Amino acid sequence: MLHCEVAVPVPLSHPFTYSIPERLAGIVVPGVRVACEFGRAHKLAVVLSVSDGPVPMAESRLKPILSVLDTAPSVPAELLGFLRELASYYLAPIGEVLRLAMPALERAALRELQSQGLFERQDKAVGGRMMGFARAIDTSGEAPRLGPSATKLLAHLRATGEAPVSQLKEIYPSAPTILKKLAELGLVHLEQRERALDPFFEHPSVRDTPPVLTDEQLAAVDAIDHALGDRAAKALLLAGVTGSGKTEVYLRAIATCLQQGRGALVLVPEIALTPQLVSRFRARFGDSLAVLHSGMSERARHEMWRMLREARVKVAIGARSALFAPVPELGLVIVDEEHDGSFKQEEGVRYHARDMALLRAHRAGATCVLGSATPSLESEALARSGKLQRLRLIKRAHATASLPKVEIVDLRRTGPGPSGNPLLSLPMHRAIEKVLAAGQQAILFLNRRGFAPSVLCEGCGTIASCPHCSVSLTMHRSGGVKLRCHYCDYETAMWEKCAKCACERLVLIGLGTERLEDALCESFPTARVLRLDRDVAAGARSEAVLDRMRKRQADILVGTQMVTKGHDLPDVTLVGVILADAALSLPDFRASERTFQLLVQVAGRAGRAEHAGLVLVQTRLPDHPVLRFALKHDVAGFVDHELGNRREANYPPFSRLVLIRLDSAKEERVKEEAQRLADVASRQAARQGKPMVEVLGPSPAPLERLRGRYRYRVLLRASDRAPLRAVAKAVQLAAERTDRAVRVSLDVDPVQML
DNA sequence: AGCACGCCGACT
DNA sequence: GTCGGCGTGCTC
Repeated sequence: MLHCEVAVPVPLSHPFTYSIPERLAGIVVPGVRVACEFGRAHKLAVVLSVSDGPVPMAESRLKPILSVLDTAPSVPAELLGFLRELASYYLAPIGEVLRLAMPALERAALRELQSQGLFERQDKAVGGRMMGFARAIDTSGEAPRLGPSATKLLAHLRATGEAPVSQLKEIYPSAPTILKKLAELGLVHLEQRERALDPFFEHPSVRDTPPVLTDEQLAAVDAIDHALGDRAAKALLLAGVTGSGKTEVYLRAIATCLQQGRGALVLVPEIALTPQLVSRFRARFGDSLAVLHSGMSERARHEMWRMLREARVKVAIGARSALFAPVPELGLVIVDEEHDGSFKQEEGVRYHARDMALLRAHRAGATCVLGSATPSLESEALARSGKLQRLRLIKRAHATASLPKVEIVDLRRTGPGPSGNPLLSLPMHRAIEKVLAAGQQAILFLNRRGFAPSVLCEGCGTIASCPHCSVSLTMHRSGGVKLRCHYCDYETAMWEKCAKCACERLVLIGLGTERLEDALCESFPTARVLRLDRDVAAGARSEAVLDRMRKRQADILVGTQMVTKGHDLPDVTLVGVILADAALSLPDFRASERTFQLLVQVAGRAGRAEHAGLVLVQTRLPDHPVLRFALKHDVAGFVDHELGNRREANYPPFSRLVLIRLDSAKEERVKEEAQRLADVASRQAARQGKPMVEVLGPSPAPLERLRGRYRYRVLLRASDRAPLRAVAKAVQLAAERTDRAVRVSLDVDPVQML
């Protein structure tokens, strides 16, 4: 009997078998989308395989495929094979993985189905949103007299050629009215067009001239070109200091790949996918670039997907999920800032886009380039074992730019500056003064949002804490004085007096970005201070803040992680790290690695153009190895040191981990269940013969309560993947038989241990 | 995940 | 007396 296996987008790990009616024989092939009845619901599914052999179950129980949506496979063979391997690697349901990989596909296909009359319910047809464009009309004739703003607007249009009305409105608030008048006068042509589906398309791109490469860049480009020429799967690690011009190397490599008629995929950290970066790619590759952005509408993403499928576009750039872009004839995969934590998906299918980029490239016979100034220890280990070819860029691309000088301020010995705030030490204060006097800019990094991280009652020692999570509440001042939980959305009024003992002796403990901003404004009243953190930067507003900094409308930028990532701010000559050891004490074996990367990256923000930079690092642990290595920009030294630690403690990359996370509103149930799964794991581990798989735990998670749920975990560790997998699978099977009050999830190669 | 079936509280 | 709560079981 002719039948097929399909992946249904539900969190059930196995594929389902359907029979193929005769009329659909030959049309149902792997990769096409099909409609089928699943339970009582109509579902779209993707065909995984077709066969004519015996059915692995009673034939009478099979339901038929109802219809086929594609004439050619919607998921190309290369991608389908990759997705199946990914699902198997992460022990994830194939249907879920396919759903991840096919943005907007479900809804778009649903519409198709509906138009075919398969469903009675009719979706409201939504047309594309329209947007107005204005273009100046060349008039040689007499110029009518115009008002000042109309004159300016017209001049602007004549200079730029064409612009969206909405964009003009930002510069000239009354643009719509003025434009209407100009159109009546025949000076401007107005047009309603369907909105560009990629928001980045709205800004017309200007082609650039590729800069002259440095010797190092040239060597790197050569090596990648060579790998591309061989058309054999090869992976390279581009280890280039901040500002060494990695992006230019990527651009050249992509150009080579395109010349070969193959497509390229570029993955960048979430936060790095800015209009600046995109316009750099756009300037080189024009409209043959698909941008995949989480902020895009489903429609837009579907459109990008279609353009790639039809090979009208051969380069895709995007954050984590762009890993699944159906790039035609994949020849090159680039992962920029490969050490970045945002490549790891932390919910649902917990895949690591960097690891999977290596896999996808390998399967496709493509070249994979991982780039970073501070490679992950995983990649370093691969490079040292020869699995990644290392390419080095040790000089900054800008001829005059050198790496900034890094100095440590020992907070135990150095008192506060004139502000009296212990976290604004005298050297820090002086350095800021100097920068301001020289008319340059400073970035101050502090990894804590809000005004103060906790509120303490001096009377009874109570700390204001979240009723749903085991963390203290952060006091916020901007946007109203409030107490907020940074993990759930809980918010409450600031205590007037202690909620427990009613005493009024409340003190604020610690310092967040808001308070730092405050202290700076007080100490440097003439300085223009900007703050950049999650509270300020809802949506695209972070770009606006950075833009003001770029345009020299501010002198000091205060912020969290967000200020550390690849922005080019040429006039920044001072980077201050307010408290470097804050993250070092976290109960996570990657704490050192992350802190080191953070310090080197933030230091890289200083002195990127012609001015020399200074980095001041305040700490209470001045002798910590992480700081000593960061001080010297000694990446290799740090890697040696930290690999030693990892080997000793038997942590990755010297072992492999699977983290079993459990959570429930019922504390007792989650404890019992964690113990039961740990027992299952231990038994299975023993069955493996040798004690090759360690079972650690169960133990409460470092953040024991989160959003009202109690969290426990069991860690599996082994040096080989196969036995670890076997134990993890046994746990997964056992977890299926649990009651729904306890949620269990498996995290293969966990990154975030908290 | 959905969606149904199935047994116990506060409402027309 | 019902409407509806979410516990639990299934989906080729």
